[in-house]
Amino acid sequence: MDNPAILEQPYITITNIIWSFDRETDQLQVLLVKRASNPYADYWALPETFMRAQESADEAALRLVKEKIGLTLSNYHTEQLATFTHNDRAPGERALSLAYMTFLPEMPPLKAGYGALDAHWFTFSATEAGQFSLTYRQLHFMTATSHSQHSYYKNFKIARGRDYLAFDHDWILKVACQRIKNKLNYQPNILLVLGHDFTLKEARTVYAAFFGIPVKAIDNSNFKKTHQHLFKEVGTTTRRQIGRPAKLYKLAQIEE
Amino acid sequence: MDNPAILEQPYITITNIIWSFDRETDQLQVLLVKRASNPYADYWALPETFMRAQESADEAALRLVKEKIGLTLSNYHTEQLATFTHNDRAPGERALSLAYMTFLPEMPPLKAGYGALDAHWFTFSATEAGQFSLTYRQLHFMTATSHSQHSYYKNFKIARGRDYLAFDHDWILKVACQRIKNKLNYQPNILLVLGHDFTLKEARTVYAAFFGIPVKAIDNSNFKKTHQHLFKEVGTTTRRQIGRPAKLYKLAQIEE
DNA sequence: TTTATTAAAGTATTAATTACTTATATTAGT
DNA sequence: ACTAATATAAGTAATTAATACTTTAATAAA
Repeated sequence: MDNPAILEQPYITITNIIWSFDRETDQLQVLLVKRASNPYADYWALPETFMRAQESADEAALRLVKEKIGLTLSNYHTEQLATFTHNDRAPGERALSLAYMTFLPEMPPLKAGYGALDAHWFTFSATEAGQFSLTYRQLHFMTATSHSQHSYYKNFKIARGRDYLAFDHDWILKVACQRIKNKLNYQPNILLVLGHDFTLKEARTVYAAFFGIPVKAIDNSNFKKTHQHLFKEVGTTTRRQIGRPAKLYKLAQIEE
Repeated sequence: MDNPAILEQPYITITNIIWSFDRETDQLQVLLVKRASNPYADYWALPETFMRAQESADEAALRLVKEKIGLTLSNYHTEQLATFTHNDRAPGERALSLAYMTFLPEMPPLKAGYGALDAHWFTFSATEAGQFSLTYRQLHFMTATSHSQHSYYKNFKIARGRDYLAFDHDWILKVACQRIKNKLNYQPNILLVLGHDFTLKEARTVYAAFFGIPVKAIDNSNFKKTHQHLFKEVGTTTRRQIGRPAKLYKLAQIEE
């Protein structure tokens, strides 16, 4: 091709933001692992892996899911988020990160495995002002507060404490939250964390989580009117509960 | 990190879709080059380069612009599109493509250079049905017609004639057109091909090009009402022309 | 059977979009 | 200098969509 001056190829890392939904607490969850080795040993981070010769990046992202939760799940949706290439994003080495998002239809138990010291589901929450955070017991991580990529990496070189995620993962998470929020009105794939079908209230719960508002702040009747073109009715819930049974919907279109 | 089983790293290619606007014909332009070397020697393709050790992918994308048009332009906007990683996208080798888009504020003359046999601005056009194509003299290339990534690559292995672009560049272009079209209503960065400021009519010309409809099909008054929150008034045009002088606008927000 | 609960369905108001009309600022021709 | 032609800004009425709120319906438990 153009120019043979490839001095050295950077490492290609696949980073996957794995989402699920806890039906006990009605809260969104994100999978974080505690890194075993440098750089950022002992830091919490998004699950990562190196790409292998015979697999595509999409396949590598799926492999990450399998490594952390086992092979039990049969259907989940993975989509590309963006690629992060800033020179300083990994200390002392050059590493590209192809970031993906996976939406799991349930919240399976985790195993650290493959060199990670620990793995946990962190509870996702947001403020009305647009800040996002992940919490597990006393551990609490904020996504980046910078508005632009440029301003984020400008201050990135400084040493970061243990209250930060490894690498630029706080920025990657911010980009992910932003993307999901943007797509809520035309392609809310995040709803796949609710499984194959869902009630309008469950859908509103997910929406409310991203806006940092209570579910009841979103009117069910109006929500149906403005979003029903995205959903397809597939029956009525059979789950025994008090009150009128809710109708079930699924996403009308999963494709890009 | 997780696993040392990296057999071999794939090539990392930067692909850049460079857009401009021809004020003579009021048509959008895309830069294509004729490849000098294999794979796909003699095929027309999007400009590509390998990433170098000391530059970020963003910088490599900008370098591509400089190589093709020289160093004359001072301001242009580049943004990431997506990363293409399918196993079969390059014959006999493994190559990732980090795809970018650059919007040039004018339409400078081109030089092939850096191993390309030829380089030209191709006129972009679309149909109302959502098909896109690039034309230069008797050369005519369609973007992919597949609706999904999966269906595109399913039929990709078959030998492709010279009426196709190299690699999966027809698919990359399709994704680009789709992305630009989606962003017209909230972040129309494509308007940067019009330069720092533009009239509403010029903006409508660009919109109409992506919808495959004539400019006059978009009402100027209504367009202003629905889009003025994206624009900021910066004066009145000084270009001598018949009729009432148009007001000038610029994009209110360039940032992601 | 009654009450509490939950969600669906309906209604009236408000806001946004669309189609269309009028007014204004300029150039070119007489 | 006046008039016609042109191009765009600005305004208006009708339609459509979004929002706030109310009523109806289906279930579980007392």
